[in-house]
Parts: sequence; C-alpha cells; structure tokens
Amino acid sequence: VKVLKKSFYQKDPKEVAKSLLGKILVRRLGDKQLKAVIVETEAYYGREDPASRAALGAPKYCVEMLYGDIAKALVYMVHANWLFNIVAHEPGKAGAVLIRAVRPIEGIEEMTKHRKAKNVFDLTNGPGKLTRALAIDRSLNGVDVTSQESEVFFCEGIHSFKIASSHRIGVRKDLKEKLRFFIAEDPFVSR
DNA sequence: CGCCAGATTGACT
DNA sequence: GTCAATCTGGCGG
Repeated sequence: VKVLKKSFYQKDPKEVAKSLLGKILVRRLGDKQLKAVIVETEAYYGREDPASRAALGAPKYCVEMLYGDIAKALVYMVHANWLFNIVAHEPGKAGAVLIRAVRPIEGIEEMTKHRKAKNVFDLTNGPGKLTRALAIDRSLNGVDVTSQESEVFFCEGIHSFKIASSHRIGVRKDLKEKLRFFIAEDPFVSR
C-alpha cells in the first residue's frame, strides 16, 4: 500500500479536499483493518472562515490544531457526533478537511457491529455515521495519518471518477465559495 | 453552575 | 418535508 505523504497535506485545504476523494481511509483496530474509499469532503479555513472551528467559541484545542502541524487527525464533537478532520494547509496558514462520507470496502461486518444500519449504503454516508462505524473518537485526536503504524492513515486509491461540488452542508454562515466536494453519482455520498 | 450553540441524526407527518 | 434528542466546551453570573 502507498501511504499518502505529509506533503500531500501541505496545500490549500480546498485542494486537499479534492485530492482526498477516491483515496483509501484505513482504520487499524487491533489485528483488524477497516478500509473505505473517501467519497465526500469539505474544506475549512482559519479565523477568516465563519464556519471554522477556529472561529470564536470553538474548543481551544481545535483552534490550536487548525493552525498547527499538518497531517494530523482532528476529532471533536458536534451535535453528539464525532467529526473526523485532517489538518491540512500551506505553511503559516490554517485549515482542515472534513471527511463527510466514505464507501466501505473492507471490514463491513465489523463496521456493522459499531453502528447498526438498514443497509450498507446507510452505514457511512454521513460525517457522524462514519466515525461510529469506524470507531473514531476523541482518542484518535492528534494521530499522525502518514504512518502505517497509526490507528488511522490514508492510502492511494481509485482515480477515474467525476468530482462535483456544492456549498458546505449544515453550516450557519458559509463562505461564497463552494467548499464541499464529492464523487458524482456515488451512492455513498450523504444526502 | 446553568445556559446555549453547533461542520448531525433518526424518527415521524 | 419537519422536529427533537444528543454531548461538549465556552461563556456569563
């Protein structure tokens, strides 16, 4: 497996969000591995972004991490759900990419144990759903995602698909720019 | 300590 | 489509 290098994350969050589509998310769980293809992401920036956790009132550690080292997992809770982000930005800047939906490809039975769903399409098609299915919580916060030894990391994946974009979902105050990206017509994208 | 918002979800009309 | 439950950290008293 080819693990994505740290330099992959040293770009504008918007670019990283796009490049992350089609890549493989690997969750190591003891001797098991859960794998999924990333099909939907969103980009967030620093204090200039009103929807960012760097905006006023957000947990302190989120702000610090958004401005800190790249290629680290950033996990925090919103509406009783853990949300999974990767810190990604250019040097001296701030930002992160939120993983909003994935397509399970390995360890589906294990995922079903963590989260019951009517069908496989409902298992990981939302930011809070996938963190439960993949057993991602606050304990993974700060983990380096460029090492195969880590609890979570990202690998090269599929390449031929069409990227679509839209405004970000659920955000009160969004920026003008479209910062949500997803694989067009993929059944695992959130609604 | 109580109140409130928030990058959500699931159940229901 | 609507709506309430869910948890955590920040903020005011």
